[in-house]
Amino acid sequence: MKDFRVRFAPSPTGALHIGGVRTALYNYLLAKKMNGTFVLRIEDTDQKRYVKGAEDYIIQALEWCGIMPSEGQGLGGDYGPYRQSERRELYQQSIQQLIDNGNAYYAFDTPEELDAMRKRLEEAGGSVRNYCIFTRMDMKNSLTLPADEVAKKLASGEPYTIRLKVPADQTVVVNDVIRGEVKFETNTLDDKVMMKGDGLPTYHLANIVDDHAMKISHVIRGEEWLPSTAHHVLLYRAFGWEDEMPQFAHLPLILKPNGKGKLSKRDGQKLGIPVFPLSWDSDKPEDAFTGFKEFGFEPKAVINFLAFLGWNPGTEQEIFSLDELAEAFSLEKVGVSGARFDFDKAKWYNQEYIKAMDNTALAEKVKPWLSEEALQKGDDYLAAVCGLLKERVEVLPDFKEQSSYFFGPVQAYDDKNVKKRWKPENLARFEELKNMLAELSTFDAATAEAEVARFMAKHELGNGQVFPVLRLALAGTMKGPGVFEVMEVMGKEKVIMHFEAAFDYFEKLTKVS
RNA sequence: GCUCCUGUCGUCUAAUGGUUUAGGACACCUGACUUUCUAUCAGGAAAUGCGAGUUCGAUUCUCGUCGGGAGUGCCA
Repeated sequence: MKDFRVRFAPSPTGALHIGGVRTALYNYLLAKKMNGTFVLRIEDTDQKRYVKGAEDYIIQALEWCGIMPSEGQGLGGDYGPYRQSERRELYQQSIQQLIDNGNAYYAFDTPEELDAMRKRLEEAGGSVRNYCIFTRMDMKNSLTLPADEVAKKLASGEPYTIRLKVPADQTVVVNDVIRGEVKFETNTLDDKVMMKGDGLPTYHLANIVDDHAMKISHVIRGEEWLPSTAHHVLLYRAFGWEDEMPQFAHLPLILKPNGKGKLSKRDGQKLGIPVFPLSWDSDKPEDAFTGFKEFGFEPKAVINFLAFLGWNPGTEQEIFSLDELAEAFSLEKVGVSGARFDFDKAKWYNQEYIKAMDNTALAEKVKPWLSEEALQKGDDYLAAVCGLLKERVEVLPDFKEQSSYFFGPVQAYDDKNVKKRWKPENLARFEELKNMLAELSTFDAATAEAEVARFMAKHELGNGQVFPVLRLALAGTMKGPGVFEVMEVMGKEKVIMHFEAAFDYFEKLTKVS
């Protein structure tokens, strides 16, 4: 039995998209379940698109998500180096092998000539529009040019690419774990470039060579790779590695929240939702993105959410830890059609994780969003506030918005409701209540409530005449936790201070208008 | 254009050739609880794209059709 080895092979061309994170997650889960190895390989063969910092970002993102590979770039292992830019020799040898056994050929066509060819074919209106079995003999390559001219061109340093010579009249059958048999006719396949003019391999070549060299047993990747998998099978054959070919599994795409097409980074900006795990900074504002982390998401919630985008355990359980996911996960249960990104569901997951969190731990998580003033109130106080608010919070920054009155004066009062609730006779009465509360020796929710009840009985007041006023005075808003719970957490002194400021304001507001 | 993938509530999905009034979750609506907002609980509305065929019976299998997606680069 072959060792179970999977890999995540991103390109360092920018921030790691949430779709990539899900691919990594599924690989991680399977490796864990199968007691296998999860490898990280950096596919940096496109020097034009290389972005500095992207590799670090990828590693940080995987780390934040808690789905780090155990072998690969930055992690060590027996199959390195794990950056493709450092494996050029291997690719050179491999491509030479293909040239030697007649499965690849040199092509000297310039980009302009290729454009012209495509344009010509398109105008001709036929179904063939690329460099392939039907057109290769019309082009400038080692199949059409005399051997001595080819040798001369190579010797002269004229730029060239090396293309795969796709065989004619064959049917390639890809056995996809998720989709079953997928068939391709080689006559419809193009002669893909394997080696670029700059001497670096394309994805196709490097990927196959590396997966083979790194003894990858299962290739789990996005559906966008399915159409080129025929070429990959052809490559395994050309190398004589077909017996060791990994199993393929193509994951459904993640689609836009609404509208057409797959999720893109632009959707994040347009809709104000995160589509990256971590923020990505850029000088250009259009290239800077806010991540799930900075949006106030818990990594566990993001993972839970992502796992369910295209996969389902078949039970009614919705909340899964990483270990539970690894236990329950299987490729057979991965869906086949695209999954729409649903931000509401992501927020729901986050709320579930926040609610389940211990108050002290939650307070730690919330700290980055709080003011210096709030932090100075101490961890216990913070934890108590978190405990009161956590049921009405979806993402961490919600705490900041909803908790300010616990840490300082009320920022803004709900004037509309103040006018509705504050009557001319209120001042005297509530001053009296304030004084009653001020004299309490123990100040907790129960005693405060009892005292307020005494006050209401004395003046024959109903809940509706008292509670909204208290809430307004304490929080400035009609929303929030129970007033007595708020009082207990705030403590007597702060409650009195809030009352004084509020009654003053209420008077002024109702007098002038 | 060509190639490949795909089509169950608005969304993510479950299920099975008949045991299904097609199940769950998010979102939505109603009610209960509560001083409010949440949370919670109880309800509600909501789907097998369409057309043939196979079959005693199809949402499930086949074909067609229409729709959605991806690929079609000296990007990955």
